[in-house]
Amino acid sequence: MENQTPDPIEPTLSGPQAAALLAARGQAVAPGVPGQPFANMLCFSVYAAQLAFNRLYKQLLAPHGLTYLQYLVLVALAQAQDRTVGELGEVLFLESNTLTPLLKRMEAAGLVVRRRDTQDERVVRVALAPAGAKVVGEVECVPLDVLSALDMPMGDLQQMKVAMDRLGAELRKTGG
Amino acid sequence: MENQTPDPIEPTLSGPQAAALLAARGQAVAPGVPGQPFANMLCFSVYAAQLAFNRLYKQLLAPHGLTYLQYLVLVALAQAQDRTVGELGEVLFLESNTLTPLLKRMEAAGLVVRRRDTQDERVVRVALAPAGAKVVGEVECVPLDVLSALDMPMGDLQQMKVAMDRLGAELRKTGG
DNA sequence: AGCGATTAGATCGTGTGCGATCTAATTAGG
DNA sequence: CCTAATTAGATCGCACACGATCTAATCGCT
Repeated sequence: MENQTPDPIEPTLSGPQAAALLAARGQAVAPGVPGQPFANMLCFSVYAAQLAFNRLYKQLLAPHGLTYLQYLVLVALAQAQDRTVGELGEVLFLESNTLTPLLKRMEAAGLVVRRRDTQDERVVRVALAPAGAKVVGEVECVPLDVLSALDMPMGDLQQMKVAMDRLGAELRKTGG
Repeated sequence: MENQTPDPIEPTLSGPQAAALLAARGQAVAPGVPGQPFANMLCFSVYAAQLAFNRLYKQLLAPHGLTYLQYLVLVALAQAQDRTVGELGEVLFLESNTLTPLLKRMEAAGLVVRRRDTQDERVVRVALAPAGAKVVGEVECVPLDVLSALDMPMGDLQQMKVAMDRLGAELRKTGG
């Protein structure tokens, strides 16, 4: 495959030689089995679980024209008259550099409404549009359905949520 | 802020009206406090924890010129002579559409070496380059340091890793 | 009132993720 | 052998994330 020439890849260095360099340090990087390089790395397990969640939700939300993040925004808006971009950011742990393009796409799709606050023209208030309210109702049961489909006790899953919330809070403290 | 006119934002619909639409369904979307719309959503807690991990690692890895994903690739390569793109994908739960550009950037940065397998020209073998072996040694202790900095018992964190691995496996089963 | 500092969003560039599609290399079946 | 199917990567377009920077609106201080 590859186009034309099979992608040159200049032989800068032989592979075994590189591995030897590491071995020369006298200490393996991780004690895991060759097939599982991320033993003792909770960060990786969270990363992998998030990937898996995202893929599953993508399947379930795509028929409704939503991405996972767009779904989260709709859920966050479903409980309030409206939220400012900053408030959405607090709830979703995101900044305006992520939210502004996202909200513009959602507005273009008719899911939300953006409007400048009349008291403070710096503030943008975001609210559900009718299509957004409709679709958030359609996908309301998705999270519970997903968890129900897993072969794991619901009590364990609840405990895991508490633990993840705690972990996230601790990590945010540390990041300072 | 904003350029010229304060971003028109055509008033397609009033916000309260949208919220009313949802309330009319007779059932709140989630029973949580207004400030915490994601009660009972483990997916969100995992998402938020992953964001927090990623931000913290970004801080710690940036001085070494690594992103989090690049770091994972280096760790995966540190245990083997080399790995094919497909093998890396199995370990990292990623496909070639993500790995190929990533590996090309890492090769350009001198972190890894890519080479066509001589037996099967379809296969690309990836190995640590000297700079990659050097930097993976420098950041070897980062994961443990991060966890140590948290105000949580190490035993709890180990249990969480087991639980996350299980959750990821279950989600991947469900996704079909 | 006037002006520097602060604040809320927006913009830009880079790096993931991923669905869809493409190509070249290998394999399978007649 | 020769072609169809399979396989391993690569490419493309779009949607997050985020550091860095910008602008407009508001606030604070004199």
